[in-house]
Order: sequence, then structure tokens, then C-alpha cells
Amino acid sequence: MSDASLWSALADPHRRAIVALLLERPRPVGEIVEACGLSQPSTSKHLKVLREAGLVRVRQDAQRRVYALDPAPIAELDAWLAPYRELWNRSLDALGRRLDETPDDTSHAPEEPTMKD
Amino acid sequence: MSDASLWSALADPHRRAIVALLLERPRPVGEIVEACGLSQPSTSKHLKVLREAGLVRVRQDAQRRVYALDPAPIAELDAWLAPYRELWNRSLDALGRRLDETPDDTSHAPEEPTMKD
DNA sequence: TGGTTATATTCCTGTCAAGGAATACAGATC
DNA sequence: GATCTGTATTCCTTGACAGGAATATAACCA
Repeated sequence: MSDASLWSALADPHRRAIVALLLERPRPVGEIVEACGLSQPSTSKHLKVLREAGLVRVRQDAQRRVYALDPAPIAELDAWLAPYRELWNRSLDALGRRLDETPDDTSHAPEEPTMKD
Repeated sequence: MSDASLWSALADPHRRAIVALLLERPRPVGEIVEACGLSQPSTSKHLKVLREAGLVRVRQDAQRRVYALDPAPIAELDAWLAPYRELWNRSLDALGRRLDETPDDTSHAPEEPTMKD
């Protein structure tokens, strides 16, 4: 469910920048506005998207709202990534010749040739 | 900046489905069309996006074009993820237990090729 | 209460991406 | 060359999203 919003939330470079800022430490909106060079409304809208994706959470501090990273969805991403990481490790193994078309890498791929049509 | 195109390429659920299909094995376009339930032109357009993001590569086989996953950009994603994974581990440590949510038993499988988000 | 600060929301507009239909293109076979 | 298959591309329409300006809301303070 949150998967779709998670990916699309992180698809925006500004939002990734915000997430990177929050990786260092939690920050109030004003600080994010200043650091990103976005307008305050725009920043608030991005923060809303990140909130709805579960990537950040808010703590109210007087009039300020301090945003902090919530790493749980990141773990989701990580889990999604896992099978691909394996493939990547295998292909690192089989490295040596990776020009754009090398049909002989099937000797290292465990399950390629079942391509009957 | 293949980074931007990488994220936006994966932001689309159909394209993630295609990528998941190609994780199993390389496939010609027709097979992807059938598996995803998209039209052929739409599928070709998605494949173009994935190609331009470096996520897939093509091998020509007679009239068919066989697409295969290229795991290198995935490694880029993984690198981006690394600092957050650290944060996640730290918070796991400090947390102990905050699992009132559904346990993510599907967390090790990539998305089903059937588009569900 | 009124004013000030900090943030969120609404309205509007331009841009961009997705999907469908039709078409173009490439390779194979005859 | 004619034609068939498989795939890519173009054109068009529609919907989603980003950003700016103005405004609303909430918390604090005098």
C-alpha cells in the first residue's frame, strides 16, 4: 500500500534532498526551507508527501514542527532491493567482460535459457 | 545524472513489475506484454524508459528483442540506501519492539509481476 | 484580545508523463 | 519484392504533479 507512495515520494529530487537533510538530524520546517532553497509552501507540500509515505514523522515544538526521518519505509526499500542485490553480486562474480552484448554469460546465469516461445 | 531517471523509472509500478519479471530471466517484449497485461506500445515505452535509466539492456534475436536486467543501477540505489540502512539498524537496536503493524512476511520477494499497487 | 511567528492549505497554472490508436520500421520467409 | 511477425515511434488526449501567490490555521506572547 504505502509502497506506491514510497517510491513516488522518493522519485522527486527535492524530497530526496529533504530526506538526506533529515538523515543528519531532525529539523524544523524553516531550516529545511532554507537548506533546500524551496519556498515554504512548496516545502510543506513535499513534507506532506513524505509524511503520507511514512518516511518522516513530526513532533510539535511550540509553533515549530520538527520533522524526523522514519527509517522503517527505507527498510522496505531495502527488502525490495535484496533479490537484485544478489543478482548484482553474481554478475560481479561473472565480470570480466560486460560489453553490451555477450551471449555467453549464460554459463553463469542459473536460469536463463528457458526461453521457448 | 542517471540518478534522476533511475528513481523516476522505478517510481512506476508497471516498470517495477517489468523489472521483477526480468529478475527471473531475460524475456522478449511479447512475453512482457502478456505478463503485464499492458498494450505492446505502452510496454515498449516503459522498456525505453528502463533502457534510458540503464536498468535493462537489449539483445536482438531475429525480429525479437530480448530484454535483460542490468543490475548496476540497482547497486547505485543500494549505495544511496546505505546510510539509511545504518540509521535503521540503530533504531532497531534502540527500539526493541514497536511492531504493532503487520509483519512484513513478503519483505523478501520483489513485487509480483501482476501489478497490484 | 490582538499581533507575531511558524507552518499548512487552497487556488491557479504550466509541465510532464501515461495510455490508446495508428503507423513506421526491421528482420524473416517465400 | 510481398508479406508476415515483432517491436518501436508518433500523435493525441487526459490526468497527475510541481511551483508560486495568497490565505488559513495554530501556537505563542504582550
